[in-house]
Amino acid sequence: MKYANIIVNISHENLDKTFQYTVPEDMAGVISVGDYVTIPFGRGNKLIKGYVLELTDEAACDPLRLKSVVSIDTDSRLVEHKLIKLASWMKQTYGSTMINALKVVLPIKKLVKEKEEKSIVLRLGSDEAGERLAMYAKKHQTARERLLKELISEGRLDYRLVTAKLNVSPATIKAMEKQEVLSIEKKRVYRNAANAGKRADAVVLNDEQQEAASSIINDINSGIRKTYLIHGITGSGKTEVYMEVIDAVIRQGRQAIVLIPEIALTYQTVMRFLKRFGDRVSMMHSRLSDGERFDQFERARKGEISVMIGPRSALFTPFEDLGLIVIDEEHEGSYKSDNSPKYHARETAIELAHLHGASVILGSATPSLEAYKKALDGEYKLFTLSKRIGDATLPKVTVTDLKQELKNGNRSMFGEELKKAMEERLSRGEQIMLFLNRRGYAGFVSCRSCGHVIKCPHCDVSLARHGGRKLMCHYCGYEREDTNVCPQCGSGSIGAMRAGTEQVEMNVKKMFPYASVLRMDADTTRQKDSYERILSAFSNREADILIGTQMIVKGHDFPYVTLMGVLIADMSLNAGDHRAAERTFQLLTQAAGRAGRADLKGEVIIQTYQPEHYAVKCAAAQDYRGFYDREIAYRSLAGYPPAGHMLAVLTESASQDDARRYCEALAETLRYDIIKGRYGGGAALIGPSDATVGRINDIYRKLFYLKAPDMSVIVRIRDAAEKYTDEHREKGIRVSFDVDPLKGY
DNA sequence: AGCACGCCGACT
DNA sequence: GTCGGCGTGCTC
Repeated sequence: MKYANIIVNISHENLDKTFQYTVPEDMAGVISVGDYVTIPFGRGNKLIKGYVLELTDEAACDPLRLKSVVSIDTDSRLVEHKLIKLASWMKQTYGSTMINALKVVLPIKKLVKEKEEKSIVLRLGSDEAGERLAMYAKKHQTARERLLKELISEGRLDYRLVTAKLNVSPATIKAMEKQEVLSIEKKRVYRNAANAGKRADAVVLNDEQQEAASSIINDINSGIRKTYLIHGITGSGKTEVYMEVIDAVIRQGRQAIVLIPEIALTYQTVMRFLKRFGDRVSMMHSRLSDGERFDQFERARKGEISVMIGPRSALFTPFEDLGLIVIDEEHEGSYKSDNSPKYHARETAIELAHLHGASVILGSATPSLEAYKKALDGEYKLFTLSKRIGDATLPKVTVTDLKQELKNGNRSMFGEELKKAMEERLSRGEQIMLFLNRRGYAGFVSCRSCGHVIKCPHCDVSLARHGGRKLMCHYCGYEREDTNVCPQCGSGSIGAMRAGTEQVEMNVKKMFPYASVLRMDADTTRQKDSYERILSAFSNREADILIGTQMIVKGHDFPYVTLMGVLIADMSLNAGDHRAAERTFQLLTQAAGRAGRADLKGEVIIQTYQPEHYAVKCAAAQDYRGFYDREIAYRSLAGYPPAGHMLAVLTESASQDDARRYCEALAETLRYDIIKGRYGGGAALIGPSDATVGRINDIYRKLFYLKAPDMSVIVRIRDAAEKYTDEHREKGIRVSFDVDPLKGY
């Protein structure tokens, strides 16, 4: 007898598990994992839909209790089949529950929500309703009274809200519907995403671009499926190559997914694709509502579109016959998911492409070490684009040693060279960008007399002054009034350290009072659209100087910017994790690529306390290979990815003691088995210790890391750790895993 | 989510 | 005692 483990297609936490059914004889040869099936469910044996997750020959419980699968829905089985296989791979690779993996991959929740947006409407006039209300009160029908009262004041209520917040059960609502007090309305709303534009002709590619494009297209046409890495300097026209290949794939009747980091997903970028492929293109972004997102997926499923552009999550667009996945700016950190399963879109895309028989193109000016290593190892095919289109020349890069400036008595944040260069541009009416390569954590508040720092009462971080007179926690959102008096020593010399962009702005205004300045950071982009507004204002030359963090160096072109100043390049270098040098190199290289694109020659000035550091030196020389060689040597020596693999194990609990005890016990168990050689060679456990931020929102965080040369060892250790946490389940304690983490914890 | 079971207060 | 509403728990 065959059995099928099925996840029920209903969105509710209580149903977050599989149910086992028997497979009828005549279906046994046909049914497969990923199938969409009809099954009887619940006491009334109501027929509902579900997905087959697993097929076994043994029953997990008493076979007499099991019901039988009714039928297989052959309609959408191909796509779902692949996506469920992908979810299973993600569970296997990154460690999460199957349910969580499925939730990422299949829009089940949204499916239900979109199909039935139920609301409750009052059917009585105010007099009648009043009478009815009095009657309920008299009869002590408290739930009905509660609901009716609310209905009288609101007229219409959301069904989910009523059951959740008002605590009125469906039985009660049904009874009231029978009494004709109210009616339940189901509405179905479909929205159209903005799509327009006339098709533009293909552009002429230069020889490097042509070589890459036709080589990939040749492979595709002759049935070869590979992963390609396009290493192209900023402005070398990677997008044109993508479009050329996408065009070829569409001509074959297949579809393509283009992943773009959220931050670069701007109107400009999408317009280029719209112009080339017209209404066959659709886009997704995080601002899209669940309904809109679901509609985009539906259009893909129905074959109405051929290209989907979007961030990480666009990877799960249900295309029937996916032919190509493009990942632009492949090195970006946003391709790694923050919550379980902590999947990386690059690896997941390659797996998905494998399932579809599709090709993958990775593109970057500063490829991740992971991708470049695989390219050098021959696993990916490498193309290098070294020419800028339109004959734009590379900018001149200078490095200023801030230690030297200090010795010369210059204590400001602007070295002599940068100051002079800025004066020059301003007098010529050219634009300047100033880049502070650290996220917008504007100054924390500290006392100059006793050194006391005002911290968040719930997290182990200092509060930051926000806008006017508020102090805020960046982790939990806690807010309090600003203060002029130190709570520790009572002195009045307490104030915000203005290390962020705000201080840069102040200094610039002091130095160049006549220049107009725009600032872009987490503070100024809080309101919606302000991001685009600031960028377009600067693009229209409404300001001379733009000051900002990461956001200003990613993906935007400003033709009149001829000077890019990096104020303190070390800021991202001292982050303390093994990827700090890589991130710094990427940021500096990107920043350098921003200056001087068309006919105006650009200049870049990098200020740093560590001018001899290879990340700074290689970025200044635009020498990717030089950086790669140095960095991979360091990673190999230390066993860091991609030379080896890592696993971060984070234990969280509201009780500090519980967190520590549990984390240590788990670490000890694993360490013991590692010494015994149970997982295979070369594994090492580092820690446990407090996480970098030891407490967030009153939850304590303990941490340890594992390193091993082989991924298979890491996977085995993670499985063992998962088994341990399963067997030693304690409420209030959460353990999570991150394979090859991109950030520290 | 939706259905049934069992508890508890109201009333012939 | 019975009737009917309301919360709770279970669904292979």
